[in-house]
Amino acid sequence: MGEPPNGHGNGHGNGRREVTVSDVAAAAKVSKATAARALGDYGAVSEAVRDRVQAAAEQLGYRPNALARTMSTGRSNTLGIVVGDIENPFFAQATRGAADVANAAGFDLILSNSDEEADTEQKAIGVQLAKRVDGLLVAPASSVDLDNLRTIIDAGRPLVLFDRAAPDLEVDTVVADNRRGAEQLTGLLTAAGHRRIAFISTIRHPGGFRRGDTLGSSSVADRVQGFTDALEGAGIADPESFVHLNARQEGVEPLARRLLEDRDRGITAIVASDSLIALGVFRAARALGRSIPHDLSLVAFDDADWTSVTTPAVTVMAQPIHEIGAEAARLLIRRIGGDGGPVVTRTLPQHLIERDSVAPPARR
Amino acid sequence: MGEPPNGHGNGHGNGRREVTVSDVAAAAKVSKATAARALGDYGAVSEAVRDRVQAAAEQLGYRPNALARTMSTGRSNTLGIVVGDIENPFFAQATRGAADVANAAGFDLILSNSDEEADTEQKAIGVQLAKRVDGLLVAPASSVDLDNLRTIIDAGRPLVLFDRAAPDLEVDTVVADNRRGAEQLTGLLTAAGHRRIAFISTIRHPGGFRRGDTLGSSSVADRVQGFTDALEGAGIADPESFVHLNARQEGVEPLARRLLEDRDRGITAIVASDSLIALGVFRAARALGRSIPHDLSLVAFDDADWTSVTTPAVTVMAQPIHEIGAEAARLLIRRIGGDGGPVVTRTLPQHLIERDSVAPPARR
DNA sequence: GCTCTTGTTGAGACCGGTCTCAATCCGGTA
DNA sequence: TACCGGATTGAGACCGGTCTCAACAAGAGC
Repeated sequence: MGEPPNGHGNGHGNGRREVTVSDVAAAAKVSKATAARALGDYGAVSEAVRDRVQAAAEQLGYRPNALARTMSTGRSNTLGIVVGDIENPFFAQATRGAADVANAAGFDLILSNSDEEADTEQKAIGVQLAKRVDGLLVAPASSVDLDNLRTIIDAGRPLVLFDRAAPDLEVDTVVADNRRGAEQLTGLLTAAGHRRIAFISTIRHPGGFRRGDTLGSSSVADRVQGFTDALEGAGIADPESFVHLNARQEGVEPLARRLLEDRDRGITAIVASDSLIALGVFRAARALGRSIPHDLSLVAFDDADWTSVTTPAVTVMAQPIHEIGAEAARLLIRRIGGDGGPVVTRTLPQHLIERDSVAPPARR
Repeated sequence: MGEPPNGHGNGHGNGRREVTVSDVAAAAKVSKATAARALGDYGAVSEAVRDRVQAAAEQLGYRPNALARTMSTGRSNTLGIVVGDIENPFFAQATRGAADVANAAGFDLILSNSDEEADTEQKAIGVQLAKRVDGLLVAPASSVDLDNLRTIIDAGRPLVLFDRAAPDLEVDTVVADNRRGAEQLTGLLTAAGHRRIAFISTIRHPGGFRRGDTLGSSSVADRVQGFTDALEGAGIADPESFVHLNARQEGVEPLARRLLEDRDRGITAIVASDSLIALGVFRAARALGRSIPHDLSLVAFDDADWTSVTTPAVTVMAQPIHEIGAEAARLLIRRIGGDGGPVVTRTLPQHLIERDSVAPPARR
């Protein structure tokens, strides 16, 4: 048939075939095995032959096929990372931390967004597994529904969780000390005299929050815990009633607005579970003509870069986000390296940055 | 030897071997070829056999090896994306746009950061190529030094550039209309009466900027062009002297500070080439006790979410960032699909969002 | 009844590497 | 001179899929 010579259907659109070890071997007049040794830098090859092979490779523009290598070695030197949304600065930063550690160790990252959706996450994990990543870094959409994560473990792939834990799963985890962070942040507010403080998170949770409820994300659960503990410690009754979830559904700005306009509730301070929420609150306050911190005190998680530049600058609980990603990658790579030691959980400290968004409540 | 049965050295740490088509075939008592057909959903298989095979696969927990598939088909269903820094919100957003389009078309993304460094970029591209991505999305570290990009083209891989063009290369490109954007933004300032306006970018450029200089990034080059055109149009002499590059070296806050403190220069307005720079300027102004917009007018590229929440809110030129990434991915996938049409360059419009950071210059 | 077509199946090559194993070559040694 | 051990090299299996091709079966048409 009039096919292009040597092409048998595959190849990549353009007629050119990739140059392979065999081609190089032929050009250097050695066997494929020897050429492979010279190129892959393993086994023993004489100086002369190595040079000859490398020259031939150079000459032909040889470019190793990492996939073929993976096929025979079983190592892909690729990590999978699945985050909620790479546009979220938290995940972007954590991903960068992971990427830096991964690169330094010779790994690449396949990135997937779960949109905090179990189905999407499942699909992403499926693909990563199919592509034979050496291990996965996951910020799980759920700390409770463990099916997706178990898929990974069943497939025998190392797994490290970050940002959120899955207490019922035996797996390495890197989180921040959210409970303590929330407690401190809230303490600042109660110390300033606030008694009616709202906590806002975008996490989905059917119905209102009640004591004992299990939240989908362990990090939010921990924050809620720290928050309610702090309120309780300050002698405030029914702390759970101050917890507002599902903010994404309503939109955080509308929710904040509703809260602020509710005279009966009389909210005088807000704890924002992340910097995006803080932004929404800021907008709501501005729209309502409430001044921060005089009419409303605001504290938030994450030292987003803009928080220092608003008027007033906002008091935040900074998380070592970059390090969370980096440490997760370190743990994962260690496991991939064959470390069979006991499962570890790293709880990294957060630190408070006090700025100007907290003041005593205005008297009504 | 006392090796684990059936294992011959590879495998993944745990003893378990992956289950393959052959295993499934054996279990379903058909040939490997037939099992593959039933599982891969290609060729013709009888209803009965298909069911039998699928049941066996289910039973054994078969999970296809995408790498093996790639080996024979030549398609990896993976795109490479190399950005300056995923932590930069611009790149995070563009990446998300690309990821969405890619996923919808059945592709994944391998992510690399170039740190705007030619060497790092080169390495990243090398790895992506080795992993046989079907195509690459690159925000090139340089629009001028084309070696890295040529590597890709020489390897016969489809390539799409985004955010920055490489005019001397025949390659699909998606950029924003930076020149017009800069002209408009600057025009706002001159119209308000400013005559001494600084443009700040972090791009590296040896020595001071002079007319006719070729900048490493086409997008910055275009902005500079629009900026100087606007100044010229306003009858301002020596527009090039108002262009400040290399802001990363000195740090943008220190640079902005130096500029603002320089009485001879008498800068009354600043055009920030991205939102990170705007942030630095904001900090510098605050540190110096200059009030925006009375003592200093500020405009910036990118409608970063915080720009609406500062006091004053900042006037920005918004870019369709998400769409830049998405469109780039669309073009790339089309090429991968075999479209051999002429090279296209998409120039997406930017749009102005006027807020409160511009006012007439204070009289001195 | 016989050829033709269509549908289904199996055998085996192939993708591009790695790796095992045996063969060969070499100088050094008894 | 014959033998030994280490260094080099080549042949070929293997990884887990896809795909081509030939064999075979059954129903259609004459």
